[in-house]
Amino acid sequence: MPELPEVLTISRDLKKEALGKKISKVATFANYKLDPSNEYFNNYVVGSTVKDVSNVAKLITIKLSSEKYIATHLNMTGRLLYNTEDPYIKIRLDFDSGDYLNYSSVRMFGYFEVWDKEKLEKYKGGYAKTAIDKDLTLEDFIQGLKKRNSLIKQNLLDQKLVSGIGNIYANDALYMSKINPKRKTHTISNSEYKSLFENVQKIINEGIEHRGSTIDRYADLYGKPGSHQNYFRIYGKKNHKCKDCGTQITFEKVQGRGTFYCPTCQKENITPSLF
DNA sequence: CGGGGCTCCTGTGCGC
DNA sequence: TGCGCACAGGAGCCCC
Repeated sequence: MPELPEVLTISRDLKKEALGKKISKVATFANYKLDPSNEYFNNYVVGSTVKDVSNVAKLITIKLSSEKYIATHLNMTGRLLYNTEDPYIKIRLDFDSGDYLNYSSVRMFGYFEVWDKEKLEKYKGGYAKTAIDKDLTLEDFIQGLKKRNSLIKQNLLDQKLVSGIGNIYANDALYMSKINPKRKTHTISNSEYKSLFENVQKIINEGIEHRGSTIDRYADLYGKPGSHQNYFRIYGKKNHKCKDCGTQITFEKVQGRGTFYCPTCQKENITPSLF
């Protein structure tokens, strides 16, 4: 569900709310099983204080005074809710301030677990810098993508190359840069990559400004929707015409993911230009 | 290791 | 109107 803008909206608010607060109680609902165990939560979560809230790619991490980390991936339908309820709460953490944090999940794809530092470091090692990381260079971006012999859209979604981009922002960034989602990565010129790199960052920063995109279930820490869905360039616009050229927008599955593009502006077969 | 395909699960919305 | 079948923001795993 959430891509980087949604993850950052939630993790930044959670840091503001929970930093320094002590967790007094953990409860589960709907027979939800804690991972690794109830005992582990009792030993390392209950009685601990929140030291930091951050993220690794789309994973939200809560550093505890016990030196363990709550690692939660919301995946498609998860939510973190502060002093807020919904019908799908699986885990509730109570703070001694009287405030509480709920973990909610509909499709049960995500998780809310306690990890030690070693496990978190290992996870970090498997993921790339986020698309808006100041240390991510255009060269990193191009080299990572070019070494793959597969479609650009699929690789934009690969969190091991660049992290934080999901299906919505990938569709919009490719449209903005006029790159067909089905082009192979090595057919894309450096100037096209430069444009794509800039537009990926632009679209993610816009998403952050708008506190995320709410299509269906995404809500922020307070249960409120984001507004970036009102600014989509092409995602979800199946029956619309391209704003630039008037062509009917194409919708099809690419590697199993819903994909929107303008067949005129985002040409599939392009002779690589010289640069 | 890269690539493709399948799968986890529930709710919703569309088409027949 | 009602039912059944896609389809959904993600990513891990397995097989070639």
